[in-house]
Amino acid sequence: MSEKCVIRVLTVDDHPLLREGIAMVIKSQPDMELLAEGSNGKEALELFRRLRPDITLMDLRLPDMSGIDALASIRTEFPEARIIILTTFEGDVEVRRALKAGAYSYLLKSMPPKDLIETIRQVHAGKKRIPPDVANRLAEYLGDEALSAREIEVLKHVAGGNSNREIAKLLFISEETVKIHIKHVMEKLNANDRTEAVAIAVRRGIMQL
Amino acid sequence: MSEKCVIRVLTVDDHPLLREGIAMVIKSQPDMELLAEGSNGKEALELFRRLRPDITLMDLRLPDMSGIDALASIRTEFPEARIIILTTFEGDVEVRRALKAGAYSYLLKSMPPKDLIETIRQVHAGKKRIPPDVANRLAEYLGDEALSAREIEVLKHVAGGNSNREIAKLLFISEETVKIHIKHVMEKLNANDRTEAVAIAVRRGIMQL
DNA sequence: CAGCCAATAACCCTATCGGGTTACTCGCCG
DNA sequence: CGGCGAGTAACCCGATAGGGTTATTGGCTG
Repeated sequence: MSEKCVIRVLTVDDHPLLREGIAMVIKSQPDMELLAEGSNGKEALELFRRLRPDITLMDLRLPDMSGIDALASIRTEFPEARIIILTTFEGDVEVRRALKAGAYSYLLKSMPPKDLIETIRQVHAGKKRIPPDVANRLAEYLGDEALSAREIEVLKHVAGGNSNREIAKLLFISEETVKIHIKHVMEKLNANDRTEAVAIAVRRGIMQL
Repeated sequence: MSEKCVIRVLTVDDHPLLREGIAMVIKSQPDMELLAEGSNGKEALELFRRLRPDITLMDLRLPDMSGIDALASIRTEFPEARIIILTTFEGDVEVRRALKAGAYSYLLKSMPPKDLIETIRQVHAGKKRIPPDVANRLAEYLGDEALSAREIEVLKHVAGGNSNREIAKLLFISEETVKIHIKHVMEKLNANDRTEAVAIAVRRGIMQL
């Protein structure tokens, strides 16, 4: 494990302080090298094209686009890209989407640094790794159906304080159809009413406020 | 500005990676010294008692208690304590409570490191500093009345998908009283219905899900 | 100590929500 | 090419939400 197999790392996160911390952790490892740091999705893609890092650490919340979109862009252009999501966010739906988009791991920022370097090594060796706490959260909702795009759209209007009639007008559909969508949302999320549906959707990362 | 006036700093945050980043930034300044790092509220109090730092950087989300409670504990024991809140959270209510509890500044983790050291110097000189983005968010809701403890309690049950009748039973009060509380909450938050009230309360940091 | 505010409670009334049922039309997948 | 799921829509109906009004109590404050 000498100089010939140095792991070249790219970090993408809009928190400079955290990037600094990651940089220190990477630099403390003789077999790892920090190639560059990006602070948004556009930079992420440009830096990846130019540097072709072995490992990319990416936050989900970026100023210009979702980390998942950035992840997907990179993966369509470079299917062999090994990207690790590193975020504070814990909703199961975000995790699922990240993995579906090709992420090799999903780490929380609260995790100890040694787990980070451990995961970087594992992913570099071609393995996918999900830490136990994230895996547990995933398992909690394993059987649940995902909401359709239309259902999420309706739910966002519900969160905005719109009545069924108002939502109907906004979406150019009948009030009855709105009610059906909300009914399905409540069933899928196991919510007692529209309010709990919104609360659960936010908690699970299906929508933001 | 030589060795006789070194600024001694304590950091309290449950994200090791971020603490690492803060440590690097502090160490890069010749006139600053990182005394210790804590990862929860209990440690914060113990470390403060033992070390009496000039400046304490504290996160709001800690594993054992709210950073505001930790802040208040320290400030009642050491009224001269100069504490800077450093967090990702942006709800105006959290900011207000932190300042009321005696915080000297309220910084977001997304801010550039030089602003952090700048603020540490300002606070050490006895000034209070609120960055423009945080100040703007505060100003947005300047005239708004705060929710009472009881109103927040009711609202949390609303977010949990409980009907007015169920909330009444849970809190041993009449359904009419529950309705009045919710009515007041909606007025104070400018919400159209209970669902939007919950959404706004979460957005503004009045409650978590 | 007078007054105000938070919390409590009851009554009435209408709009809205949410449940059950049935049905049509796409587009997709085997 | 037949079925199946998503989106659309209509009807009925009981339960709930939310608006208006009035009133009592207890604690804090000027």
